[in-house]
Amino acid sequence: MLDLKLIREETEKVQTALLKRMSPEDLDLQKIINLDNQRRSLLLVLEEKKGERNRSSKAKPTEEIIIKMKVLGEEIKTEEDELNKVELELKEAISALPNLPADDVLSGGKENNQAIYTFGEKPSFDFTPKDHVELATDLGLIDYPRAAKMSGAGFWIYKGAGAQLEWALLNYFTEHHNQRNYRFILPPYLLNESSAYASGHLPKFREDLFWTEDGLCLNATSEMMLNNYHRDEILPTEELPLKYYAYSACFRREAGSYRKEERGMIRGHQFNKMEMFQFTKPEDSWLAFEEILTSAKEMIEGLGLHFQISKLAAGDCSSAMAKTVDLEVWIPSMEIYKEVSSVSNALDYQARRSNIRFKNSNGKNEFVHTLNGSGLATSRLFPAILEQFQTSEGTVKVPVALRKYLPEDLWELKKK
RNA sequence: GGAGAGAUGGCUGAGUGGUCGAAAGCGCCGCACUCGAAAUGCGGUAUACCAGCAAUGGUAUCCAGGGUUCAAAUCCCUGUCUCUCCGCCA
Repeated sequence: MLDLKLIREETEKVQTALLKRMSPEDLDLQKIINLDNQRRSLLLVLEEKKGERNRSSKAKPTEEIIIKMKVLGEEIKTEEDELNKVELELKEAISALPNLPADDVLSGGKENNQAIYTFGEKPSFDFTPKDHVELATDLGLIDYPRAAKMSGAGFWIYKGAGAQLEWALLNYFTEHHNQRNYRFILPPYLLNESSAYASGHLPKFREDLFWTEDGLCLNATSEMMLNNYHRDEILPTEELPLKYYAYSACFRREAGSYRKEERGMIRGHQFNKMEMFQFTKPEDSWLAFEEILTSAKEMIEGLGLHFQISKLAAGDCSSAMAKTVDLEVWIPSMEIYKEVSSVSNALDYQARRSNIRFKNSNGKNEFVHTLNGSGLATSRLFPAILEQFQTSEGTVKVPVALRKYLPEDLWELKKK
C-alpha cells in the first residue's frame, strides 16, 4: 500500500512513477484525493457530534438531554455508515495502486527487461543432448507416471539418487544461508485468508492458490509466511536488519499454463523452494537488496551453471515491488533462460499493509522496508544441472559443490 | 469432536453500565539527594487519525466484528486465540 500522505503531497511525482507500470486510463489519483477529502469533511462533522455526545454522557443526564442525545445518536449512526462507505472505497482504490518503481527501473512490460549480468556460457554438445525429462527418466531420478497416478498431472516424484540430489541442493542452500547469519524458519504450509491478504497475494492470486475446505490456502511461496511473521509488530530497532530464510514446499495451481512447452519439472503444482527475507531500516534497504542478490548469485555460480540476471521492467515486477531482478538459468533443451530466483525490494509497501514498524531515531514509529529473494527454487536448477552437465555417455556430472552432501557413487549419475 | 475458563497499557494486574484512556505495582525516562552509585523522593511515561504555524484540542482504540443503551472495558451475539478436562487419533 502506498502512503496516502505521499499521494496527496507529491501527486505529480507519484503519477509519473506509476505511469512507468500502469496505463494512464487505469490511473486516477485525483479520485483518491477526492475520496480522502470527502472522508475528512465527514470526519470533522462526525467527531464534533461524538464529542457532544461524550460530554453529555459524563454524568447521569436529564430527561431532556436523553431525548436530544437520542436524536444525535441517529445522526451519528447515519453519518458513520456514510463514512465507512467512503473509507472502504478509498481503501480499495489505494490498495489497487502498485508500488512506485525505483528510479533505475525502466518503464513498460516484459519486452523492456534487461539482461545485466551473465555467468558462464551456453554449453555446446558434440552429441545430441537429451532433455531433462529423458535424462531424469533414464537415470531413474524422477518418476513421472506414478506421480500422475497418485496426484494427477503436474506432479513428480523424486526417487533414489534423484531424491538425494534434490536434498543435496537443499543442504547446499541451508549451509549457504547459515554462513550468512540468516535465521532458519520452517513455516506452516497452510495459511489463512487474512494472511494471504496481508502478504498481498489476495485478491490477485486467488485462482492460483489451492484451498482447503477449512478456508486455508496452501503456501505458494514462503514469502507469504515471512511477510506475516512480524505482522502488527514494532521491531526492536537494534535487531534490524532481521534476516530470515525459510524452506517450504510451494503449491500452485498454475491453471491454464503451458504444460506442453514446459514439460517435466519446469512448472509444477508442487516444488521446493528456500526464500530469503529481510526487514530493514529504510536507509539500509538498497544495500540489503544487493546483499540478497549477491547471495543468490553466488549460490548458482557455486554450482557452475550458466545463467543470467535480468532487471525487470516496471510492468513485469509484481505490484508490491519497487524493483525486481530475476536470476535465470539456461535450460538447453528449451533454449531459454528460466527463473530460479527473484530478488525484490518492496520498500515500505508491504510493511504498511502488514503494519510492521520500528522506532526511528526520533522515537517515532516508522514502517520498515521488506525484501525477499528466492534462495533458491530447485525445480529449475535440477533440470538445468541434468541438461547442462550431461555427458555423451548419457550420464550427469554432479556439481562439485553438492558432492559433500552425496555418497561418492552419486558424484556422477549413471544408469543403474 | 464435547464441556468449561479466560483475553485489559511495555509487563503483572484491578475494574460488572456514567466522573474509566483506564487503579496499583513493576519497568522505562527526567529531576532532586550523592564524590559516584544504590536506596529514597518528585514528575513524566500508548497508538492512530482529524483540526491547528504551534501550544493545544478533538475522535477512536480494554482480542476482533456486530448489537442493546441517552451512555459500554463492563450487558448480548458471532468469530479468533490461549488454558483445563473428556473423546478421537491413519
